[in-house]
Amino acid sequence: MKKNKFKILVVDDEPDIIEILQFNLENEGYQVFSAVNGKEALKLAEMHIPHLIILDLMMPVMDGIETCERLRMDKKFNNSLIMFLSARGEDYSQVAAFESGADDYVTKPIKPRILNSKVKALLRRFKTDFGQILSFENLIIDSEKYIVKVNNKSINLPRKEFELLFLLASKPGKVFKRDKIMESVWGTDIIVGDRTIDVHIRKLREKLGENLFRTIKGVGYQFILNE
Amino acid sequence: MKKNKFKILVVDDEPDIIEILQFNLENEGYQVFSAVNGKEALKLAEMHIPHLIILDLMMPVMDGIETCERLRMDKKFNNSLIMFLSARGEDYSQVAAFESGADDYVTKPIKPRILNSKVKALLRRFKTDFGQILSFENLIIDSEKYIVKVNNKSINLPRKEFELLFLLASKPGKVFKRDKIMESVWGTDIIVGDRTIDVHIRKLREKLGENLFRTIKGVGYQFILNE
DNA sequence: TGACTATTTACACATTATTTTAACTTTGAT
DNA sequence: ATCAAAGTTAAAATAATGTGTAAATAGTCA
Repeated sequence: MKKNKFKILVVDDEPDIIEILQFNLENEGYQVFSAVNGKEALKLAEMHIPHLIILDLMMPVMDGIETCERLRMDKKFNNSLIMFLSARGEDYSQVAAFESGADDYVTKPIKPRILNSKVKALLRRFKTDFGQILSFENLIIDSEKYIVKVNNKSINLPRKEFELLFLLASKPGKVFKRDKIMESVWGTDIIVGDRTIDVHIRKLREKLGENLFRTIKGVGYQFILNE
Repeated sequence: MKKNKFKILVVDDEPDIIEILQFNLENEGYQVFSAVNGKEALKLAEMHIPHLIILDLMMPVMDGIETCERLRMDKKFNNSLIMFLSARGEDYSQVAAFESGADDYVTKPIKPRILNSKVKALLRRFKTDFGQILSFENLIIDSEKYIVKVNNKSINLPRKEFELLFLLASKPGKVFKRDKIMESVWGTDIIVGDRTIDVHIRKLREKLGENLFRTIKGVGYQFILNE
């Protein structure tokens, strides 16, 4: 089961750096993968399509610039952000990094707090520009494309249904009270009958499966995963 | 005269800095505006809705952070990038900058080449540049020459139709909400009727094929490839 | 400038998808 | 067992978009 977390791939040949980064980023709630060289990085990137790739500039086998260039050649990674990490502050390498398609460039030594806020800023911008994607085992909710995929089959949901689903799925396990659902999907002005929410839930259950939504009688609804 | 270039607003209380930046950025082909304090900046930003705003951190009257916060409160600037410029490298101010909604942070002294490549990287990632060529399997959109080719036959599209197509095609799959389409094709000032977008979509469908554009009722339109 | 053309927008109405209602049934906590 | 809350269904109401045509506007060139 996956969460609605951003995926970050960290690539560095020094295990210490990887460890620091991994610890930090996981602490911030990201899903982190790591590789020790460019070649391995490409393989992992292929697998996970990370939202952000943090690349060390100097690495054995394949350096950061080349890795970046290769990634940028592949359309799959068009939307992946790339951040360079470098001990060298030389201008030319920074310029080269950006020219190879990087989105950001950070010099070592790493200052965790700063790095975190940079990563956050990058992803924040990314999120608003590309909409948010919630992905679970066999359910993907893509608010940019406005589609829902169940077992890789895309399903078209009308607006209200989509919004309701998106709301519930944004915090799996959380119980949303009826009035809160009302407020955030319908707004405060319009008033609709009591059964409206139920009907929409019904539709969602029909389309996505009965067991995805649990009713908490007298309270509200809950989006549940597995089991 | 350069083409539809990005608009950049430079805000700094030191005229020297403004001059350097302005010279550099104009040299790169951007349209540059400048202000000497936050207050003035807000006014100018309001007028031009810049793609990028470069803010000095420390300024009289209203400092960078406050300016940034105010900008971020206004929906109009949701899509404007904000880059801080600061003599101070202290961690806390950098973190504060990002928290106030900044997208990047650069420390003085300014190195023109690096700054240029950063600016370029930022705009490349987050803004679609009019002046590029989008090419798909049997559709080529050349926004420099204003030409659209379908199966190698070029079609002449009127301006509005072209801009609408270009917008949608700039992110295939992405759903563009009607108000966003309105904003970026028609602008914020002029007001046109509700059916105007539909009519243009229809024209595009007539000329390029029905199945290229998907309607998401209640939301907007989407440019789709195959299927 | 005026006449002509192309483009853009308006409008009224048709068509459709979505949302809500309403009447009825079932469920589950007390 | 009771009864308020939730489930179910189909039909009704509403809202959003599509369409044809006409009007307005902008652009061009003699």
